[in-house]
Amino acid sequence: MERSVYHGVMDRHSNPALMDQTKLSARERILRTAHTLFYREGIRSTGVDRIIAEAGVTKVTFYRHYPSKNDLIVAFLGYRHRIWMLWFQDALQSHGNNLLAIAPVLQEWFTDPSFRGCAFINALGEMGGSMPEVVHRVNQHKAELRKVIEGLLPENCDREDWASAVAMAIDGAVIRAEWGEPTEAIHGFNHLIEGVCCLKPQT
Amino acid sequence: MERSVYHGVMDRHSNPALMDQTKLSARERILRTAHTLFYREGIRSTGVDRIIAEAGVTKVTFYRHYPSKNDLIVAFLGYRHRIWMLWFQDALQSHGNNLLAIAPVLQEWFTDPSFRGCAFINALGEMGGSMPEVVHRVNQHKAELRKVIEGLLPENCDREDWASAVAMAIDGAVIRAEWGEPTEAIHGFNHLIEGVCCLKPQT
DNA sequence: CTCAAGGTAGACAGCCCTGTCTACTTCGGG
DNA sequence: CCCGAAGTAGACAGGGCTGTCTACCTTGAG
Repeated sequence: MERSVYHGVMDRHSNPALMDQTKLSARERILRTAHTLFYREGIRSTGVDRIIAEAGVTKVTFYRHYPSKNDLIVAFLGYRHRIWMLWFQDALQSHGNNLLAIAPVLQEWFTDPSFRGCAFINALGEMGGSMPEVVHRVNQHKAELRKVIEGLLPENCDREDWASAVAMAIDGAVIRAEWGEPTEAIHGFNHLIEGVCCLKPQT
Repeated sequence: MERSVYHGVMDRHSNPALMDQTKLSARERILRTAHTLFYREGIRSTGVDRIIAEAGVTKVTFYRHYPSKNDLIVAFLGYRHRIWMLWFQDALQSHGNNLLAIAPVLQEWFTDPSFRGCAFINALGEMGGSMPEVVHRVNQHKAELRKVIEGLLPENCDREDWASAVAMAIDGAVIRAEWGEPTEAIHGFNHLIEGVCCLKPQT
């Protein structure tokens, strides 16, 4: 199972200096470093100095690409959205691309050593009150996630309604896994999903 | 409906100086002020200076009662747990104290103007990585919540399993309400709950 | 009365944070 | 060849943060 949440982007250099990406542009190195640190340690508690040091760039270069930390936060959410959605859809495909595929995909996510919950939910709790742009990005992300789930549902039911409910169950499971109970999270998710109309898809 | 999430503690002085509690001890004023600010604006972004100013105490008094900000954070979670559980159980009672009571109770919570999500989920995202004590408190809170939900379920089913699933659905709904869709949150919650065994309780 | 507990007012040390600035280097396209 | 884009190194300003300190006041129980 070589697939990773980061689909090959940063799964090979977790804690070491992560500097073997010298061929990447400074802008890209900053963004990826910010992604790693923001996701793992939180946005507010990660100073730009640290990102600058670990990305191996200087302050001038940093501020040339991202005039303020807020710009970097927004870019981080955009980047996270892109790589997570790609990973998610890819993982769904490899499990049959139907409603029953969600549980194993979540399982895979929750048991990844770098799992730290949903970056968007975390960002919402941390910055939602002070950065409306963050709330907007969370909305976009969750809306697209619902669209993907709709595609897994059979046609003979109110897909929009059910996709919305399933997405909520996923968020509940993510929260639960975040405080250290991934097994119970999957278990509970399956319980909730059992009630979804036409569980056994005909497609 | 005079009940509030704060059950009379702080519902009558939202943004004004909230100083008509001069008869309370300094310790209590600090704790309540911290609760208001930590919940509304986040823990990390609320400085002790601000709590000290709004509680109307001095630094010496503050540090006499809470030797460090971390002590106050832990006390905040304990306080939040107590008042929220009391409110929750009271609200359940007034809606019939069965499984069907949860949705209107959540509705009441989500539409409260001061609603900003679950304080424990937010604290987890913000401090979980750096303060294990926070993770522990989240566990305690959610475990007790599950116990309460178990009490709403009929006896002819695996109450522990279902309570766990229902609690997850609640968390999913809370997250959804937090980014501004309380109506959809309740709607989705009801969808998920429909599948719970023996929906119509016999008690 | 006395004294300790708890309160007031506010200066200050030391740290980390964001963001700016000067001065120098490397390199590729016109 | 030359010039501009992008990079390097690191000092520095200004602010907010936690936590300490001195000095004085109030009140109630023994």
